[in-house]
Amino acid sequence: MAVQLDKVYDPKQVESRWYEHWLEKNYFHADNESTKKPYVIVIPPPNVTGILHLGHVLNNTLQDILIRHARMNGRETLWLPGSDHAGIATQNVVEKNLRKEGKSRYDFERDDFLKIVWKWADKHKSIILNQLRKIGCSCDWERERFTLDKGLSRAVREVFVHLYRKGLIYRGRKIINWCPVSRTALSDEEVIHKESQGHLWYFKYPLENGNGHLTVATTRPETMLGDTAVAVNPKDDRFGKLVGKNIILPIMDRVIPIIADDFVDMEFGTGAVKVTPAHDPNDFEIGERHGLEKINIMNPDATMNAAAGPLVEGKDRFEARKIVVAEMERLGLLEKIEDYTHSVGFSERAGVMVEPYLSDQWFVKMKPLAEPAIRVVDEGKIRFHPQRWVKTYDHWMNNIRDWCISRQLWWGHRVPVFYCTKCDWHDALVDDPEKCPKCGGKVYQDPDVLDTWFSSWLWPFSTMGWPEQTKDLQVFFPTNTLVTAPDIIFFWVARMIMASLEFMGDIPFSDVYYTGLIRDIKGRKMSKSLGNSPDPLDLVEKYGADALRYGIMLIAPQGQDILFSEERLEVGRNFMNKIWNASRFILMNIDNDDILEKPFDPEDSDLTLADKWILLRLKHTVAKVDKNLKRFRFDEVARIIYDFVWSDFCDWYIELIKDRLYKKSPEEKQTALQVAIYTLKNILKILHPYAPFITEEIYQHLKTDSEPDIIVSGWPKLRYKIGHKDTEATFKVVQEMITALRTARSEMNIPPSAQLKLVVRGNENQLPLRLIKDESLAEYVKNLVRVSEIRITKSKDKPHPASTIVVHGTEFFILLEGLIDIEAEKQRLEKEINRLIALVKATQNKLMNQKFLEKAPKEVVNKEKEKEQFLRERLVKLEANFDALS
RNA sequence: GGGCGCUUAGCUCAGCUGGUUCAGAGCACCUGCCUUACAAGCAGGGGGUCACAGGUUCGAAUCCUGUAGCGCCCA
Repeated sequence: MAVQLDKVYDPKQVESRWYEHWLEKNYFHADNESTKKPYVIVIPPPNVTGILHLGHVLNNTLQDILIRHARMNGRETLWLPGSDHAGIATQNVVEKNLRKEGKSRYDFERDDFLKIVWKWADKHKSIILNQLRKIGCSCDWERERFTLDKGLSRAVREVFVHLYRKGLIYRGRKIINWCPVSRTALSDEEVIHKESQGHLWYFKYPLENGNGHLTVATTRPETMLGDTAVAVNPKDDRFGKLVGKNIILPIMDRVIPIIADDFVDMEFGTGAVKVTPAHDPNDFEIGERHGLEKINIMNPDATMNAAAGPLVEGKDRFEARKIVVAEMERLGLLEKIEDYTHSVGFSERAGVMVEPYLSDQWFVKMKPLAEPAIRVVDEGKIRFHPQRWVKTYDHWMNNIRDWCISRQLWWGHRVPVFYCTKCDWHDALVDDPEKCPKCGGKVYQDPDVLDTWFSSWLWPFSTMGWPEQTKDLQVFFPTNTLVTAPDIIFFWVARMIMASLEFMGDIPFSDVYYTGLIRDIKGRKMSKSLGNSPDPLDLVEKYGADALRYGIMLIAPQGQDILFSEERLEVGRNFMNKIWNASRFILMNIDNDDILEKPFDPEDSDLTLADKWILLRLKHTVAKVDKNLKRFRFDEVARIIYDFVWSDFCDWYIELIKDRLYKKSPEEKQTALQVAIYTLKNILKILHPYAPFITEEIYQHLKTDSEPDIIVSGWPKLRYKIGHKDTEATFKVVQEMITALRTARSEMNIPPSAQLKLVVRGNENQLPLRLIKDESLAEYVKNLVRVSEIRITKSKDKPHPASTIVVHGTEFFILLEGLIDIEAEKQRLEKEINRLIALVKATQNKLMNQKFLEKAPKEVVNKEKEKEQFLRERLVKLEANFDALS
């Protein structure tokens, strides 16, 4: 019986209901005993720092589309969800909250502090995972993982020990990036370089022998307190004599040598540079080469220590800078100050200037891991979409540097290295030792934790149980597709490839899809401080999850940033409402549910031109959707479906069948309805990955009891052969006739309510005339243009008064008694005539071009000739009619 | 400094392999409609020297080179 839907689609009543249903039916769960071919995605685990933002909506919608599409295609799909402990970020947030209460982590025992972080992490983990459910993600929740889970922690330890034994993990005393706020080392990737407006200070350093001084330039005056040499380029004639002499370092009164080193840039400053091996990575290298002393003048919080001297001890680095400059000026050793723009590193998370800092850290030797990883991408075993990211990847991989993995934090995986309190024994171990295996003394564990990415890089296999040889690994690894943002190509993608090759002996995934970055409509990055980052749940509330998903897909081109604004979601919402109402219309017209049970075979039915046309359009639309999904063109797919549904199905097909539904015989009505239902069901299926909720809701009204829910229904594979090769072109002519008549109506200011009388003149070899002779097609014209009567004439005389339209050679006269507006008609004709003259001229020019005729392919030339004739015929007719008016 | 990308209608963007009345869509705008699915809608309309300059070609928004502007990444 006819189902009544609400006039406006209300997602709230629908979404949570179906999500529950899918969960109950266990559709999201992947069975590792299944014989179906698997399709697997592991989620890029969101940080438990906060809540999801629009980037996550984009990213996870894409994954859900891939998963749902694969599921409908009969694959055993696994979308493995989880979250990331995000060491620095999470600890930072928690410490920030503590600071509001006037506390720091050092007010707690390590374990007590960790309890607070766990509480935060658990809370946000559940918020985030719930958000994913709200937007419809069909993750296998039974397999949810967290990077600090027992199994994953075990994997981290195995990996550490393995690499340690292999000599790929080592402890080293090097200059690393130090974040004074988090008081931890950072990897190179966690430092963001920004151009900063600074100064270049020129300091005079007196020579030991009293014969004047040498001027050095520096951007960081405070570090001079740790200078242990002055260096010049050996090729620099200006300083040749001075090399080997000594300088007395001002303020510190330390005697330091003048050395020669190739690294020194003769163009920079005076050509002589101060060397501070403990506070600059380049100076460190120079120091190594020349055996210089490395004097650390800073505390971990970036205040100056005793080695910096009494003048600045205990002062912050920036204050120390002022003091040093003032002191140098007082001593008469400040030569000048210049403005200077240079690149300064900031901590990604804390946002403060990082300090190049000498300390003992754990490193991974990357070169040996990188080599095979470069190969699998270059050989195309792993494909990047868009492909250009391969270049970025290669560049980074070929210039890879050792990875600093230790962090002086508490939140994370503890470095699994143990030391003896009594002897010099130490080792990396998978299981905690009880006592020193060498002397039996007490042991303690390294207090540092590991970089979060040191667990994330194992994610594709640690989540499936590695190091155990699990069934899941056997069945679901390697995974298929990774969807991620390009800003973590080094942090994560590259490292996952390295880790998988090293530990699994296989690639982690075969395709990587890089999303764009979501920005606001002005192109600015989304940020909390700008207030331009909407909460996805608010958007779901306002527009519905389907509209949000679909809307974002529509505005997210491959490989480009996405400019987001709420208005742009309205397209999505309107589209959902359109589908809803088209469905509502069809359901309204079903007065007997038997029609839903009756099988429908396009090849074996009595179809009209319009029926064949929409079914062919449907078939082609599905083909285009398939093709573009394969190419990861998600925006294109959204557009293809949109155009088909709105323009073809709603604007034309549904309008055309109204007459059959209302007025014709039950048989005619039945066929029209069957075609409409068939088309709609397939529309719902191809739209399901994009808009899972509304499609399931509507589909339930259309499917038979024996048919499965849409989420597990078969993806359309349309193979029917109907019509002939010109079916679509023929229908297009019908559309052209109708549109041309409508345009004329409108331009002639004919009231919409007025029923027109039409006279048609043409000959039998013109398609429009033949079509209009077909009663059912004439009926289309009557209904869609509001024509009450169509008469075909052979008379040479044009009816008077009338407006003229020419479609493919056939003349259509709209009789205008009472409605005539000669001026409007003249203007209308003149406009069209001018347009045609221009077109004819352009075509003629081409055809008069001898070279074109010689060199262009025959089909193109013929087409051009046909075009010319066709345009000319039309022009002649319109001109004759124009003349008849005056 | 090196690499990558972008520049098409007022705005946001399509336009794949050079050729269909190739210059399109959505939003915004204008006109007219509450036509028994939908005013979150229907019908119609105006609007662009495809950043600029060269080149290849019978033919360029599309391919090549250069220039400018914007953005991102790396050093």
